[in-house]
Amino acid sequence: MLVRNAADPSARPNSLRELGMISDSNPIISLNEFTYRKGTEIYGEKEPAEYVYQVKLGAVRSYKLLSDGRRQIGAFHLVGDIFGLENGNEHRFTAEAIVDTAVRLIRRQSLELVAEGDAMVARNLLSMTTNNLQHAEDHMLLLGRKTSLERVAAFLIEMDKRLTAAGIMALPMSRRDIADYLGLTLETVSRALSRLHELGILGFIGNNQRQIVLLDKQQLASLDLQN
Amino acid sequence: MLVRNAADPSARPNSLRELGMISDSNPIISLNEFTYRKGTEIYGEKEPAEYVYQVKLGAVRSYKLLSDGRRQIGAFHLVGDIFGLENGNEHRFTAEAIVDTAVRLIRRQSLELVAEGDAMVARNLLSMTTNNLQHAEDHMLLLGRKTSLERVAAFLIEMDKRLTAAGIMALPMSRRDIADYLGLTLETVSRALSRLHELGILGFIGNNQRQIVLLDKQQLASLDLQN
DNA sequence: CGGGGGCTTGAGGCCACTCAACGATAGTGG
DNA sequence: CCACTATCGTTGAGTGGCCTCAAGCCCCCG
Repeated sequence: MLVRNAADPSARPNSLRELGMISDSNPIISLNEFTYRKGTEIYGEKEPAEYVYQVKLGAVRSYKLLSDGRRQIGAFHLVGDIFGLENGNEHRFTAEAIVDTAVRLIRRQSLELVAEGDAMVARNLLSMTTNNLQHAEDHMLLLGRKTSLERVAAFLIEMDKRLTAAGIMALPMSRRDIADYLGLTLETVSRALSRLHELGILGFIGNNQRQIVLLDKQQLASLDLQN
Repeated sequence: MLVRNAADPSARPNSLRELGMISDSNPIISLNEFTYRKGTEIYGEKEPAEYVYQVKLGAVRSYKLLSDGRRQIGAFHLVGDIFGLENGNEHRFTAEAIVDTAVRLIRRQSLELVAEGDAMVARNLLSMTTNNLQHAEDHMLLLGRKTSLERVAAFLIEMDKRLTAAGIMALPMSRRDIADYLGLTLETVSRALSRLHELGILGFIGNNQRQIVLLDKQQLASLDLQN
């Protein structure tokens, strides 16, 4: 279930501009904005990849499922992130809005067309793909070899970099989402967070458990081993 | 410890040609061949990435280490594979020869130079990076959510596609390598293989345990769940 | 023939999973 | 406005799958 919003032509997407996907010589590619309600699917695995997306507001999870329902979340996409960029013709993940989410859409076709003639755009596509690859490579190490406490510590450090404002980290995702990202169960994630709380490494704010303050980042970092 | 071989100019690398990295208009980029003895390092993590490599003979493992020695192998590179292609300036894995291995080297710098002016080369670089990304994404699902038997089954299916000749799969890597690829211990890998042997799904040939015949690929595939 | 590496197999232990109960919160409808 | 319900998170108890530790075999290689 999705809600249409009129695109505001005066609000040009700055990061897309920075990426060279929009310039004055290539004034408009095809730019729309959509809103997805919490929990709704943005695209499904193996669907044709018609659009590339940028999160304007909210948060998105990308995941794969096994036939019996086991789920592995490959990445969380937060405000500013671009996702759904495939180079094959179909999506390799299912993407869902974690909370009510607004995204910008770019037609994949037009993007490829521009990249063909513009080396800078092409280089940026490669650079984004490389960043995704690097994240996946680091995550393989986490999933294959780290303990539950190390995984949760690594998760907190990653999220701290990406969404901490004024010292408070407001997680949009549930314990189950975190668990499926880290290859754990939600109970194990909860226990690890409680343990970090007991150790004085983090604190909870308010009455939902999703607002976290990191009290001792150094100690937290020491729990997540270097690679 | 590495051994130099004279490059044979008459033996042009076909797959590099196919990738558009060598063409008659770009006759020679900078092509050398090196040989690495079993167990030697080709490059280390965080070393500057001066070359890109193609396996001509042998096999290579790419891995990351945690500070306490835990190892995660991200990929095996077999004959024909290209590896060491980073878009940053440094390698993100350590690469080692699993057996005596011959590789071709391409200077990264010259590759980037060519890509700048040749859209097809640029597209091929992107396509290779995308393939690596797809492999890593699938491997995250395996590492995060599959059982030991499913992992080993998936490994056998992958290797069967890549190196089976005349029905026989001759694995170059040890049980420990397989374990570090699958996020398991070598004992667990061994037990899973024994189980598949008992089930009549695979057979061993000869007196080392690395030559395997897949007797029932359908049953094997049913053990590795679809994603 | 001795040494070492690789592989298998067994026994026991532990970490994460499963199952369950409970409290808190938010959303829903009477 | 308040029960009712569903969802989310925490915590406890017990289980189990994979890990750890160990022994032994085979093969290769000196």
